Amino acid sequence: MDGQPEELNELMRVRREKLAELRDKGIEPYGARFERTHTTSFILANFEDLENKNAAIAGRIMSKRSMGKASFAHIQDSTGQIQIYARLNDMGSQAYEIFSKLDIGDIIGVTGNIFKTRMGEVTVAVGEFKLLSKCLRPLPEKWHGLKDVELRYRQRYVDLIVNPEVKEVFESRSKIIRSIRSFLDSRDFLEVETPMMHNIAGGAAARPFITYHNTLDMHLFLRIAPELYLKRLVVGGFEKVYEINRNFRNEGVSTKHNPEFTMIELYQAYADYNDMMDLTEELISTVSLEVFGRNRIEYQGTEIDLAPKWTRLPMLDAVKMYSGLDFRSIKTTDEAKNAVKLAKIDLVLETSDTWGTILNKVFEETVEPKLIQPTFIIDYPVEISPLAKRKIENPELTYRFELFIYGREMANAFSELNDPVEQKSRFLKQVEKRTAGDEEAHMMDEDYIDALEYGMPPAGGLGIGIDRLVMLLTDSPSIRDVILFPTMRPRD
RNA sequence: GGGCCAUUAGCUCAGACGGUAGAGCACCUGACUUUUAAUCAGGGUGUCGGUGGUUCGAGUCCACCAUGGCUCACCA
Repeated sequence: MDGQPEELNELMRVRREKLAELRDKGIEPYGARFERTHTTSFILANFEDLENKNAAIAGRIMSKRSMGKASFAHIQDSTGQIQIYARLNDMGSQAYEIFSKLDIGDIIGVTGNIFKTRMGEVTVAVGEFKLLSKCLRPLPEKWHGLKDVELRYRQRYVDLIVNPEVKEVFESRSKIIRSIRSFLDSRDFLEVETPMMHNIAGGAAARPFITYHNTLDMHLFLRIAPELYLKRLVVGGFEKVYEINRNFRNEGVSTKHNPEFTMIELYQAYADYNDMMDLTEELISTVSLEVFGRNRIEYQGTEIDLAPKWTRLPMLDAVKMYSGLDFRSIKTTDEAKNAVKLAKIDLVLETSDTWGTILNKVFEETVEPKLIQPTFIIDYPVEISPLAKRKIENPELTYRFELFIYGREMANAFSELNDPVEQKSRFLKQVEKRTAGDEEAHMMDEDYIDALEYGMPPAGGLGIGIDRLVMLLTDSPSIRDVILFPTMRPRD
């Protein structure tokens, strides 16, 4: 259907004929610069002052109503829509004839007088108009818009043209990110950019994408997290840094996962995970207030209160509360396995599982979905936290938390492990797991160990999934609703 | 990857029991100089996702494939 004229359907054929007709008449269907004096929404908001004044506006024709020698249309710019009124007497027959043949979807510039119609609608009377871009494909239906989700994602540009609420979501996304930046900038965090192509895919447990550099003749990984580079910067003396950008994980696609997704990671020297909890709840509630003017939000019909302070619940207590299993008295891996069996918790346990991984599995199975209001789950087992500092009181656990809202992991943070010797032995344990077939286990990063050997100040680090935060704040059910161009298989 | 569901005109959708495809919008022709889901008269523009099969006959039944959605698994 693309390209070959003989394959064009009737609607597209007609539009191409109109295009040729315009060119025959010496009219360029793809205009150049057009100087606007007003946006549509500005005119609507300031009609009192603008009545009978001239305006130059530009936008896409979204509807047309022709009544013979006069026509109405609505044109849409990035701020909204306004009605225009074209009258043969005002324009002359040549111009009016061309106007009459314009299609819904065409982009035009209009100059004319601002007035109010008999029906009370603020309207621009077309004095002159200029075709700025001919639209060769029919737009979806004006009343129902574009509903087919597959088309909406594949042709987001069409979705954005006809579904104004979609545009609002992405405007909100931008405001949210801007608000995060201004929050951190005002607290003297420095925004930095670290590599997206890594020799070693570190900083998280995930399968990476692999790419190849021709000249250097080597494979590179798309980053799964910026963590290890940001902490190198902390070693280097940047005491408060953050980065907002894409991570890439070669894993499943779902309503909560896209292979490339946006994370913010930040590190603060001389702080710990308690500071990160304070920062997280302040950050998210401030952003919600700034962008949406409220902290009580509704997500998929559930009211969620983002006002600080949020519950801080040790994982051991959470697991005891929701599963009945008390991992404070369960001391060994064998005891843990037995306890899970006795409690008839529906879990698949592997021989490689240990006390900590079992605790985490029980947590995910029994607790996670219950955490609707913002909750910090604190003190994660060391086995699943290879970059976090051990708790002094209980070395099986770490100073790590994850934030859950609506049963979803929204943030992950810890007091950073800054002991190079211990970090090395943690990496070695990960490498063992990798060798045993765990594709998500961390890789050894000798240079990172070198960096730690120079001394990294104690630091708190935090990562927040931006897409999931935007989902929450915009009440979007799927991550694809907050990513402009979500990953899709090609159509053919 | 498993399960369930969907795929029909540009868009939104309808098509019992298997009989050769329909509506609204959009579009085309005509009428109409303040309409607004404009109105009125006329016009259906289609590889029914694809490939096989069953059948006298398939949009409809069967198998496989593709794409998408939901869900489970995975994602600590």
